[in-house]
Amino acid sequence: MATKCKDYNFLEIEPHWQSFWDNNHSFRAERGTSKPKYYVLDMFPYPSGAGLHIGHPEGYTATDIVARYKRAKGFNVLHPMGWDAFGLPAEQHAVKTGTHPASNTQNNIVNFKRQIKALGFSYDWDREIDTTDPKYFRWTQWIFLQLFKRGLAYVDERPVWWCPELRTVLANEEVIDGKSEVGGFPVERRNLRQWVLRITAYAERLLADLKDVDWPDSTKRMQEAWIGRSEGAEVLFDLENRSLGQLRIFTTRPDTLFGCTYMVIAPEHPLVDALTVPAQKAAVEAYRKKAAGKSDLERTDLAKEKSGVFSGSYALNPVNGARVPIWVADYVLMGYGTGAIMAVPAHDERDYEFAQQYELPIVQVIEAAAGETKLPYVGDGRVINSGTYNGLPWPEAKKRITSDLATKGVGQPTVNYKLRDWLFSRQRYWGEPFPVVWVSETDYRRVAGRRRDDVPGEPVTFTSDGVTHFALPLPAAALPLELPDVQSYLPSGNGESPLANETTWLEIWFNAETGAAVPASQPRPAGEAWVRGRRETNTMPQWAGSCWYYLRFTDPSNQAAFASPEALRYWGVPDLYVGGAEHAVLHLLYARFWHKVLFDLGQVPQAEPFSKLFHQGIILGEDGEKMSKSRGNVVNPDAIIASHGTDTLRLYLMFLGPLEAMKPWNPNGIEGVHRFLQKVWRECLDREGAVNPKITADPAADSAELIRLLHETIKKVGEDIEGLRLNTAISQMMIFANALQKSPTVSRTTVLAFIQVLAPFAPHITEELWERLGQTGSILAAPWPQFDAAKLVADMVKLVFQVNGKHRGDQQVPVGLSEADAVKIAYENPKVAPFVAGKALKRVVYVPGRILNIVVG
RNA sequence: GCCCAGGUGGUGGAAUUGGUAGACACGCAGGUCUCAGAAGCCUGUGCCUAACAGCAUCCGGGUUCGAGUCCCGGCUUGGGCACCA
Repeated sequence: MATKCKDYNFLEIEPHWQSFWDNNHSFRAERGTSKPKYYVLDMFPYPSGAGLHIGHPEGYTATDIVARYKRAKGFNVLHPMGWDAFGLPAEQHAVKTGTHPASNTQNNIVNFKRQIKALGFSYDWDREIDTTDPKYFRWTQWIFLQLFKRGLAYVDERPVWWCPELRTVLANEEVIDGKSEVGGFPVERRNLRQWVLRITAYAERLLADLKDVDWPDSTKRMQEAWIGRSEGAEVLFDLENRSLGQLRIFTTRPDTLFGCTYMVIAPEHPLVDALTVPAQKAAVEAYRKKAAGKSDLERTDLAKEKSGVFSGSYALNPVNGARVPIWVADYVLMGYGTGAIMAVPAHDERDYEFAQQYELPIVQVIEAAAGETKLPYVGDGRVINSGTYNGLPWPEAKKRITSDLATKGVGQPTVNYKLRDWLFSRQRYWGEPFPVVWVSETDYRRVAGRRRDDVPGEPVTFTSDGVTHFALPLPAAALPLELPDVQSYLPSGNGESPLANETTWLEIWFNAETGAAVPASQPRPAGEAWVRGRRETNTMPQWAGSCWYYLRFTDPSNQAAFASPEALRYWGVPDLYVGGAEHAVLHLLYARFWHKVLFDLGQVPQAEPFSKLFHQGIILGEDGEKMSKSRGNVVNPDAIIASHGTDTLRLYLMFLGPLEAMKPWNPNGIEGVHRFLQKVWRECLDREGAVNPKITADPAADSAELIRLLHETIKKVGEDIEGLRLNTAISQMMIFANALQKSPTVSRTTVLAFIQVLAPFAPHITEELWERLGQTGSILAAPWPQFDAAKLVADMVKLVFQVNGKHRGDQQVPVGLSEADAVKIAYENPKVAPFVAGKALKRVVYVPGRILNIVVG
């Protein structure tokens, strides 16, 4: 039932249709249908206390238009929404107020949901998910257990930001210029026990499979760069002091081995002490201390100035036996390759700079083709000063030298990646607890055997104070492992999360077979399977929940699995995934990694999670700056909905410019699209709200031109939605509305078809008009109008005349005009004639229906 | 420093494979309706011209009958990476 309002009262119309959709579950994805599926997904938001930002509805409107269009095209559409609700702000709020982060999070979700619903998006709210819901994170923990048993999770000491004043670990974004964001206290790097996921084991596939996905090139390139594959060789250099063995280095340029004039090892390299001669001991120690004091940031910040110190030792070049000095310098990183390099200053900028500074020799071994002599030279060329390899193009020399080294057993081809293993733990309360209990080695040996399928081949351990602890997973049946209520959300102070203070939760008797637990303060229950354990106090990072949520949407309430095989087979992965480019690397890489692990386990049928990806651009403030509270240029969607309605807001967000572009918010333009909707309303209904008398049942009421324009509009809007060119689709509808206004009469079918193509963009007003124009039932049920290609062709076309490439006029001409006739018409055209009169015709370029260029001399 | 994407009227932006630059809007000006206003409607609106012409897509070259679009060099804005050997 439509409303009864006389004029375009969006404040009445919009809530009316929103509750209509709600009550009818209009957007519920169907089950057991023979329709083809279409899965369109938004990156789900973190429900912040600030509420919805204008950037959220931008992407959501685009996907909503696609979802509504695809439904009209006969697809069974899955268009879900949920909450990435673990996160730091809720925890900080809890620390401040003492209230449980869950309650704050739920309040924020309620607010977010209200705002999103007010925008009229066609989400299937029956499938809403929340990453903090134990029914959800049960499966996040379950997937972690799969990684764990495959040996893809381990524990290691890793440097994290530590603030001594706040006695807590800080995230990168909480550290600003070496100070804590809160309070401005100094922070330092401290090694703490961390869970790490072995994403590097998937580096090659994460790189290779990028070719199979339809993603923006820039995003693919970013991931490629992040993975950072490079091919080269590891080479063994004998040490002059034979008792020390050999030094292993990685190089991408084995062809420049003859140009190696010194070696560099990282200050953290295990051989530093052994290689340092007594005379250099003090200098090396001082240097190493200085390097350790620098944060990563400082180390890179000070990149302009190279520094290092001579160890006093020498290595022997395997290709020519040359004696090469070994330096210690922090421009070589322990974390990449072998932490040691051969320096070839003639052909590497960093080595060149270092050699200049410490007056080390420089030997050129690649000759530029075109007499280029400036060093360092990193371009193409042939090998010189390299014995029997002289004269070879360098890629050829690289192959030969690498294989010759391999033959002699002093080298092998190697591939290295910049990608590091993923630091997967946080010293926080508000995250998924790890379903792991630490037990003694004896207990582990005793019980792990009965859980052979659940534990990795190599036990996960860590050692502290001389005691080695062994990680025993909870059985899957014991999940979820929920967060205990805590007295205080303040960090424990020793680098562990607030969970470390919850003794009854933490220190337990653990039944290794059932996962049952009782506090360790109580007597040990009877039975073989009970062991003394301590729970893991770390929690998972926010990425965990977002790594697989798109799978849960296919079957969100399943209790027996993260999703059923049938749901995964039918819905598969999203056909379209839309979200900000700020997630180009981390979220999208982590999710791909988890997906591939699940694929290897036979849990999902596809190797890639997001076949087609699109990034919406950022909407800037009116002043062209990023929107921020402090600048006071934030646009609140609620205010626009109140003043102009959500149909106007949706339309305007799309009309602002290309979806992918970064664009400033322009408050004036919103009137334009609002007027357009009012015009559409007026063309359909008169001042009393009755059908506009110009609309008749007679198909002949439409001019040929209006019919042609209608079909052009149906075609263009459909194509533009498919290509996410929503701004030009709206332009086309405006053109049609202008023509509609100028038509003295129009057929009802034409108006209805137009209302239908507008419906995905402005769903409320079109529902209203659909019914007011006499249709029964929702416009949602109407199939997308077909355009008739025959209606698109005109008999006459405008032909543009050029003389010597300059525009000199145009004229309507019949379609299929011959070149000779076209030239004749042009010569007779009064605008063209003066420019060709009395001149010799040299050439004619004729593009029928488009252009005629007459070249005269 | 390296990689990527942009730069078009007063403004947001349009322009198949190279084929009318400025669609559609905003703004502005004039008109119409009105007692008056608002809304709506009509006309105009890149620059320079009285007009014809001329000049115009960041700048400079080039290819072409024809370049916003292709090539070379530069400037500039935004994003990413940053001693990864």
